[in-house]
Amino acid sequence: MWDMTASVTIGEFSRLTHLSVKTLHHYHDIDLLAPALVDPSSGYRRYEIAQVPTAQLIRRLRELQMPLAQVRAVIDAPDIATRDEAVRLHLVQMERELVRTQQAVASLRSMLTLAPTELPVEYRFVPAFRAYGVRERVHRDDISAWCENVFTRLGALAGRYGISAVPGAAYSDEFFADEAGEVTAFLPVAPDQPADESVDLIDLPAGLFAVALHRGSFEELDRAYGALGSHVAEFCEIAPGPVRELYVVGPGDSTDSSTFQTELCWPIQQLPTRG
Amino acid sequence: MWDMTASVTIGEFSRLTHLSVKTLHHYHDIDLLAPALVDPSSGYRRYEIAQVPTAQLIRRLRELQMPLAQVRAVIDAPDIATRDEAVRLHLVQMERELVRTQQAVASLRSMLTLAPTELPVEYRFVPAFRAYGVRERVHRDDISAWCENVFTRLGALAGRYGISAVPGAAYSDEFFADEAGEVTAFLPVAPDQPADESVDLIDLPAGLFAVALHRGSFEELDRAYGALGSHVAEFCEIAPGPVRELYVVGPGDSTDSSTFQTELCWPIQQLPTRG
DNA sequence: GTTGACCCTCCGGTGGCCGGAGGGTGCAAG
DNA sequence: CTTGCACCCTCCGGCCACCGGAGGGTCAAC
Repeated sequence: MWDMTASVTIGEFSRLTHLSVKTLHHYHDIDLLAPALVDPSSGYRRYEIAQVPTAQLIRRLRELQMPLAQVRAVIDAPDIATRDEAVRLHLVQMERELVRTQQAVASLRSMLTLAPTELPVEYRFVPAFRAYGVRERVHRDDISAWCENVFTRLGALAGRYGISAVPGAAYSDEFFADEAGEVTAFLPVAPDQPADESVDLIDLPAGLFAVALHRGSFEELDRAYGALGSHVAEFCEIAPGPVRELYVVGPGDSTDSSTFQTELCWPIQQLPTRG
Repeated sequence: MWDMTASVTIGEFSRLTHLSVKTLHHYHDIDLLAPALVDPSSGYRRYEIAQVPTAQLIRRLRELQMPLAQVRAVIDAPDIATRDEAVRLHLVQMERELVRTQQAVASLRSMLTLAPTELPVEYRFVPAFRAYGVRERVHRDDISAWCENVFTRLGALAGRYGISAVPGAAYSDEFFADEAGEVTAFLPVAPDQPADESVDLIDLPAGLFAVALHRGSFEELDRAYGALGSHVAEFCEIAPGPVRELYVVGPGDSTDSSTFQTELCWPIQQLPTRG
C-alpha cells in the first residue's frame, strides 16, 4: 500500500471500469466523474485507482436507466442512508414502469388486428352544476400523480360533507394536443355548498355530450377515446371544449383496476343527424 | 355507415388517439403514419377515422419502448401472424431487459458503500497455444448474442473431437475503450488438430498474466475487472494487449449463472515488484 | 373586418452518449 | 535523431423521439 494514489490513463481506466473513453469524457465534461489529475500542458487525464468503485457504481446505476442527474445525487450523497434512499426511490419508479409495461402488454394482443374498438354510445344533456374542484395546467407526464393528489383531497371532502356524487375531470383540448394543458378535477356539490379552503368552488357549464362507458383500467382508456371520438366524428359534430371523464368506479371505490368504470363525455354540437 | 371516410383535423385526431400534435407531425415526417389527405394549398392535414386503430397500436407499442423502426415493421406487416411475431420478439427482448435489471439491482446494494471489491490475484505465464476460434470486430451491444452463437459452435466441436479444454475469449483494448473492437473466442486444441470449416485455427501468443477468478454471473464481471485491474495498476505494470476471459464454468456447463466461474487474465509486463 | 382558435413550417434543444476529423503526445525501435 | 505507432486531446455533428417556441398562414364566427 505504498502507492495508494496510483494513477492510470483514461484508456486504462476504461478497461478497469468498462466505461468507454467517450463516456468518461462526457462524465468529465458534466463534472460527474472528473479525473484526479489533468496534465495542464497536454490535457491528458489521469484517474486514480480509488475512483474505480465510484465509476462502477455509476455504471450500475446507468444500467438501471437512472438519469445522470439522479446518479449525481446518489454519488454526491453525504452518507450511505441518503444514498440508499435515492436508489430505493429509483427502484420504486422502475417498478411502476414495469407495471405499466405489463398492462400495456396485456392490452396489446387485441389491438393487433387493427379492428376498431366498438362500444355503445348514448347522448346526454348535462346541465350546469357547481363543484368542489381544482383547475390547473398539468403536464401529461404528471397527470397520474396530480390526480392521485387532487382526488384524495376531494375524497376527503366527500366524506366530510357526505357527498355521494361521482367525481370527474375535464381535460382541455390543449392537454392532449400539446404536452400540457388545463385540467379541472371536480366533485359535484349542491349550489349552496359552503366554500372550503383546500379546494375551489367551480361552476361547470352545461353541455351536450356523447357518452360511453369504459370498463377497466385507465391504461386502456385511450381505446374508449378512440371509439367514442370516432363515433362522434362520424355521426355527430364535434364541439370544442374539454372532454369530461366521470369516475363512476375509480381508485376511491375499488383497488382492482379491472373493475373501474369511467364515463367518457365528448362534447357535441347537436344530436346525431344520421345513424 | 354512409361516411366511412369521415376525416378530422390533426387536433381532433390528436384527441382521438392521445398522440400529441407534435408527435403526429413527426410520424408524418418519417412517413410512419401519414394523414389520409393534405390540403395542397394550406398544408392542413386530414386524418381518417379508419386511421385511429393504427394510431392507437403505434401508441401502445411506443409505450412498450419499441423503437419506431420496429413499430414500422409491425404496422407494415403483411398479415397478423407476422405482426404477432414481431411483437412477441420485442416482448422477449423486454423480458431479457427485465432480468438484466433485476440482476443489476441485486448487485447494487453491496456497491453502495463505494468500498473497493477485493479478490485474490495470482500470476501465471501462459505459453502460446493453438485453438479453434473466431476473430471478429464486435460491437459491445452485440457481444452476448455473438458469444452465444460462437460458443455454441465451439461447444459442438468440443463434443465432436472430444476436446475438454476450457474455452475463452480475448478482448482487445479497443473493445472497451470504444464501443466496438476485435474479440477472439477460442477453444484450445492440440497443435496437430485438423482444421474445421466452421471456425478458424488461431494461434494465441504466450504471455504473462495476472489472474483472478470471478464466481457468479457475467453481469458482475465488471467488479472483478475493477478489482484485478486496480491490483495490476498498483503492483505490477500493465502490458498492452487483449484481456482474456476463461470460461471455467459457463453457460455450456451450467444453467445457473450464479455458479459460473470465469478466470480473468490481465496481461502484465513482469511479476510484481512490491506487495 | 376582426377576433381567436387552429394550423403550418422551421429551428433549436433535450439526454447520453457515438463517430470521426484534425491534430498533439509519449515512448520505443531503427 | 527520426520514424512510427499507440494513445491522447478537442470540436463538431449525429442519433432517437420527440418538445418548445417563433413567425406566420387559415378558417369560421361575430
